[in-house]
Amino acid sequence: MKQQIAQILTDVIQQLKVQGVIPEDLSPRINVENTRDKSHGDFATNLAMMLTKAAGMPPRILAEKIVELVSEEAVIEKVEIAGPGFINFFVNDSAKFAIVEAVLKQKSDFGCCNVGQGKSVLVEFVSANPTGPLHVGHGRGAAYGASVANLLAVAGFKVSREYYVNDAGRQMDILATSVWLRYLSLCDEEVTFPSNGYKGDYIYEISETLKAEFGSTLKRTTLEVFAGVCADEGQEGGDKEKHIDDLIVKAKNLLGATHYEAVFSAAVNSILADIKQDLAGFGVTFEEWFSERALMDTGVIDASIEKLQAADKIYEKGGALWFRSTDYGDEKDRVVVRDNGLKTYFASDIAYHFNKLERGFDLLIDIWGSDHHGYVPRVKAAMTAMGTNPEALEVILVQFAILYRGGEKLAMSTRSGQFVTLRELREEVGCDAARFFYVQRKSEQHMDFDLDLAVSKSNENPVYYIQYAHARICRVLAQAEEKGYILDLDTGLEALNGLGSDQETHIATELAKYPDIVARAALVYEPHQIAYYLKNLAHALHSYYNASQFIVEDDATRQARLTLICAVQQVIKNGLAIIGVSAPEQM
RNA sequence: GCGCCCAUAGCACAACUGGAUAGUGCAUCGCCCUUCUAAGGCGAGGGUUUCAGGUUCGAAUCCUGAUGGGCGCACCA
Repeated sequence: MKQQIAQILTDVIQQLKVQGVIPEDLSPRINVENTRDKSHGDFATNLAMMLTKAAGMPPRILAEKIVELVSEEAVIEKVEIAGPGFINFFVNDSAKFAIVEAVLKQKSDFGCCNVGQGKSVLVEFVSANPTGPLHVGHGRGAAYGASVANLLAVAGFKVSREYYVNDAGRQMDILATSVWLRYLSLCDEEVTFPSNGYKGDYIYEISETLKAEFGSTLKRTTLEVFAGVCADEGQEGGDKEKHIDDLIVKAKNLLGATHYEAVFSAAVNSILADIKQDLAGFGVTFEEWFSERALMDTGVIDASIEKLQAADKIYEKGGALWFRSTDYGDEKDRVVVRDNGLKTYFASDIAYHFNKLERGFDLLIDIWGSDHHGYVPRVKAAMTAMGTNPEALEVILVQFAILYRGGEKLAMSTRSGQFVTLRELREEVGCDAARFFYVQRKSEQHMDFDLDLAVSKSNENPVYYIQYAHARICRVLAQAEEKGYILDLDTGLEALNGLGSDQETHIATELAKYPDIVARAALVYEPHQIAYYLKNLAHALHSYYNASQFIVEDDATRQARLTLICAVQQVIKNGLAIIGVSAPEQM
């Protein structure tokens, strides 16, 4: 319908050009909006106001000219000029109900479109370091990323979801060492745990499985382990960073490559398995879990550094290799290889993005926590330097969820082991409520998350309002059937013209908006628009439910009404699917 | 100190990307269940869109500055 009006206006512009009212070379963007106020008709355009300068006449006069040129269409009941120069279109009721047939025909495909033009897109999200279970902060990225991926799929993109596993580097060594030290305690060694080690309970669990598998094979005495190790923080001459680094070296030396690798793998695999399971329970799945270690093993990192060298964007200073990211607007150059020969995390990341592009994706979407915002320019710089288009990378920053419990702000630290896990949240409020809560606000908005409130008032979550609308429809349809009223959709569609109450036309209008909302939300990566749309649609349904009886004697009326709510049921289901929320048949 | 993001009703958030009288849920108040689920509906109150300027037919939205908050400024990952 919107497109129809846009087409009409395109024709009008042509004619205005022929008449010499506006210059030939002008190609104004045609803007057709759903009106907020019903007295303004169904659709409105601001075309006259936008062209007022080019035409050199006041908007209302120009609007009159435009209206004269609008061709007669059966679906348009009348056209009005209002306010400063808006042109309002009134659509007749039977045309409005035409959408119902489209919904029922296309079913779960209703709302799909092709704004993605089949382009392949890789959505990378969560990608939390496997150093511990996911916490509530990661939940937002998970819920948001999964919804964006769904949204893009519906909008005609070919979507792959990926989790980048940072299973290499110092943090992982700290993790492995932490596990080993706990294991030593299990073997009755007296170990003073490093202040910089991972302290969470899950570390004990991993060390227990290690004990079960290896017995005391990996046991070394405390004396051996701590001999010559720099003192920890709090002691004289202590340095917590040096302390833990020394311990890592000790672990590697005392255990030998094979056994150290065994501890390391046990830790990573256990945590990764837990994360996978947790996300799956949250309805979030990935096509690919991309390992940083695999990246190193395949030599992609060296290859991409060479590529940068070939482009003359690498230089040496102080024994380290630097990338000239300032050439591309970054605030300073960045180290890719340290003076000790180790490659930085940034080097991996350059290679990773290079690899993503090599896999042939048209568009890369990275969803990061907002704390990584300083990182965007250097990654884009690297892509540019390697001769790829930085526009192919879209980085979406998700603001942190700030957690409160009883009005107190909670600190979240994986290291200290003090955090609320995603799993706890799911268990307390349920997946549906959690997914909806996360996805309700746009990504750049800060989010206050009061855990007590989320739990105690979970019934106030709008998700139930929407689910209830769906369940209500299911119950009505079931009861109609029980009473022996067989719903025949063809008859119902025929009879739709008999409808016309405020609630009924309102529902039809809302249904018609859905494809448009999906397309728009997809292009700007804003699943919250779906959530808001569904709230409105549910409201329209509840309102209708209270105003009219659906299961009535009159055959035509009953068939028409049930057909209409069938369409609502379908759209709620489709919309909830995008944001990863279930559509229950009863509540 | 420099940079990025944010600021809208008591609370949490929207506002079709510059449009008409700024909306939705919760909370508050008043009505509506002998009728398909009251986890619902109808109605009321609640706003100088943080503040001060600017841009234009028109600003919550764009520009400048101020204030308040989040985050980042490593040869860490």
